[in-house]
Amino acid sequence: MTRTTADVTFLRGYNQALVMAVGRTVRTFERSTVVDATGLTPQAVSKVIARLTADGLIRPAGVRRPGIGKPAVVYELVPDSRYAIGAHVARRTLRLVLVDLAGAVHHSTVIPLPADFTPGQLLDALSVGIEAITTGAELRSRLTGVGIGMIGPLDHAHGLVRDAHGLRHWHDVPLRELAEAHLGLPVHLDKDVTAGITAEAWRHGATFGDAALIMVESGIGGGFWLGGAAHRGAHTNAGEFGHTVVDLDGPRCVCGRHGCLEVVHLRATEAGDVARAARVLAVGVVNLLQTLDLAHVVLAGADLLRHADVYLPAVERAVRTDVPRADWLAPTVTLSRLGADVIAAGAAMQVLDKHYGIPELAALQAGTRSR
Amino acid sequence: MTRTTADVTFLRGYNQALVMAVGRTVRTFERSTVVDATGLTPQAVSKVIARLTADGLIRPAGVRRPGIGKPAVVYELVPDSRYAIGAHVARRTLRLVLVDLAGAVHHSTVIPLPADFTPGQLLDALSVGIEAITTGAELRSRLTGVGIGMIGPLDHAHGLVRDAHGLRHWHDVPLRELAEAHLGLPVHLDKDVTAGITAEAWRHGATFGDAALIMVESGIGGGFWLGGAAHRGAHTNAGEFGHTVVDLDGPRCVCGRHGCLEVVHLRATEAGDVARAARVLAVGVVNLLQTLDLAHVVLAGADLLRHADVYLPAVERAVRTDVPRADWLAPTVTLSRLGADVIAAGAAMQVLDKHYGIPELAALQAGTRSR
DNA sequence: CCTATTACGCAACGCTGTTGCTAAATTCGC
DNA sequence: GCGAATTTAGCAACAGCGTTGCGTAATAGG
Repeated sequence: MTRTTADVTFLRGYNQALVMAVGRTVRTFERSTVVDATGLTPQAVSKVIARLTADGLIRPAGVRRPGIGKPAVVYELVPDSRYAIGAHVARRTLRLVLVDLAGAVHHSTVIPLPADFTPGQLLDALSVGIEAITTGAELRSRLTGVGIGMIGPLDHAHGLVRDAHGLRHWHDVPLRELAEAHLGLPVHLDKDVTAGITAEAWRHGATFGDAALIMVESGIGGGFWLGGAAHRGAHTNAGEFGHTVVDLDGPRCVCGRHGCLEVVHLRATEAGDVARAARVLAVGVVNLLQTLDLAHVVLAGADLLRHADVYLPAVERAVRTDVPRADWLAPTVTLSRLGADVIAAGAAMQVLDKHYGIPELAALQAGTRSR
Repeated sequence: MTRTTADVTFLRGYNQALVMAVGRTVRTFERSTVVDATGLTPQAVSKVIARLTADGLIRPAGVRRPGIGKPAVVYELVPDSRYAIGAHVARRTLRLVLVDLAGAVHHSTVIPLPADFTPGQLLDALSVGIEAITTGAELRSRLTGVGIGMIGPLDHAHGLVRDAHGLRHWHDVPLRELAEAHLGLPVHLDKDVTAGITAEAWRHGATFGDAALIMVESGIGGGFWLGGAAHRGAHTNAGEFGHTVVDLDGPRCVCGRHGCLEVVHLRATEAGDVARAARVLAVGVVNLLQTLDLAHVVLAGADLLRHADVYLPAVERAVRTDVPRADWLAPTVTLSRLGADVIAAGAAMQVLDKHYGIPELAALQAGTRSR
């Protein structure tokens, strides 16, 4: 992990991002709203608002008459001022979404991928799909970039796919570079679950607390938002939550260990016992809470959402009964509102986040030297 | 979680802290060292060094002749320019240490505490012990404050002890305020394991990656350093790592669940099977790695260090054999070099870290509004 | 003794957010 | 109607940050 130097341009970006975060959390806001939320002086907020307005990111949207005194100008985010494309690369499909600055999903398409597809095949599918989405509307100039969320192991800092599980042609593929060259757009590569949790965080703004996205879909993964940023770990490999042992004498897992959450959960699912599968997952979630003390747990993934009526109450119950002092420790438990689009949408929001989100001074990955 | 506003004074503190981090990582350094490490311009580093020298935090320590050209001034940290006191409050003992700015432990004393001690009794023991440590040397003026590390649950943001496990007189005790009034010094209250990992991070400087401190001592806890800062979770309750289920059908734990790491480990210990206990702990460590992808794992705690020759190799082996792609994912595994002083020393370093460490823009706890 | 080289800092600058204060736009009381 | 009170908004000057440009000090080598 390396650390960046801080100069005045950082201040600019940081405080600007704070205002943007307010803008996408509430529908409309005014100067005093931002003052209260950020602690900046009114004058400073005026300056920031002027800059953002000039860039077209926010715009006046009427006035509010406070009863007495000069009316306050009400502002709103301009959702269609910037867009990003998100891609969710799965084993057989490529899902593409178009997301605006407010985090709304505009298009969502699923493109089938050939079995054991190659990097070249993926790149072609990407460019064709993006072409289809962006055609018509001349939003090319407002496209911030393309986010790709996919299974690991991969190296986020270098944009490298190390060994995509179950895909033979994906060993040390510099996907970010390849895609940037092929698409002519900035590309952000990240693990699927990390992209997913970013989707949740982006829509909640700067005050979103520590959270996890639990994803059940051909395996179990977890994406983490800790301390105001996505947690990727030392090698972009955080989130292999399905491969934590919950049953020492359990069945052997594909990873080599015995009794991993994933394999125990799978056995229950195969036996048709959804209730037990949900309870097993809930044990894993409580394990996470004990370890990390999260404020929010978001459930997602096709296999989970299919039985959301079983999983959600099971996790909610465990969180209230199995955590000591649950009265003040229990997190909110919700289903992802983006449904099957979470990963793709989150990948898109990572691109937006990089430009308009709250900047970090710590570069988490070793080897990323900035300046 | 709330976020602080950023102004130019933040820049000052941040870049200053970067230089201080260099200073405590290496024995001596010069301007070019800092330039390389931080990316600041030489001129900016000159300014920072001038300020730090004026404050007495660093001092010139000779010159280096580069063969040709003007000799470079070599600087070093002034370890005895600042001190902090660290307190480790356990069930029957109070351990006090004096730590200097470089992270070296100068005094270490253990004071017995009465069974089921009250807040008043702890405060008295604290003031007597601190008096004893600081007497003689007139370092009162260089004392930055007192750090207290103790078992939870507690509320770091408000300095509140919620319910110290196994202590009857500790429900919602505002220990930080009480101690500040009683001692006349700034007090920092935190969970024991969080203090412990801070000790490791402080000594490693600004480039210390994601890490965990595994503590085995009347229970199993974990302290986390993630993304360049201590991870406390939403309610300062992160680290209850011992209460993660590793054996679904295991024995009932005091926390109410079955097969917690802690109870499974305890059974092995009680049976005298240290090797098995170590293997069980190793399973938990690998679970952590899968979840968080850590760069460093530090082992500590009296019960572990007593059998370090068994635990260390067991964890090292698991980390190399049970993690897929361990060739690049495996973390460093070490024993805490501070031994029994980790918690107390870490608590002291948290105080130093607050003043001279790298500042954060995110206040992790809800309810801490700055400005 | 001169030159090349390296280290260092003064001075001016551009940029941030802050402070002080004035101006604009409204409601309310008379 | 009209001035007073109130609230919002921004211009102007300022302090402080890192940066840039450039001059100066200190050394080794020819």
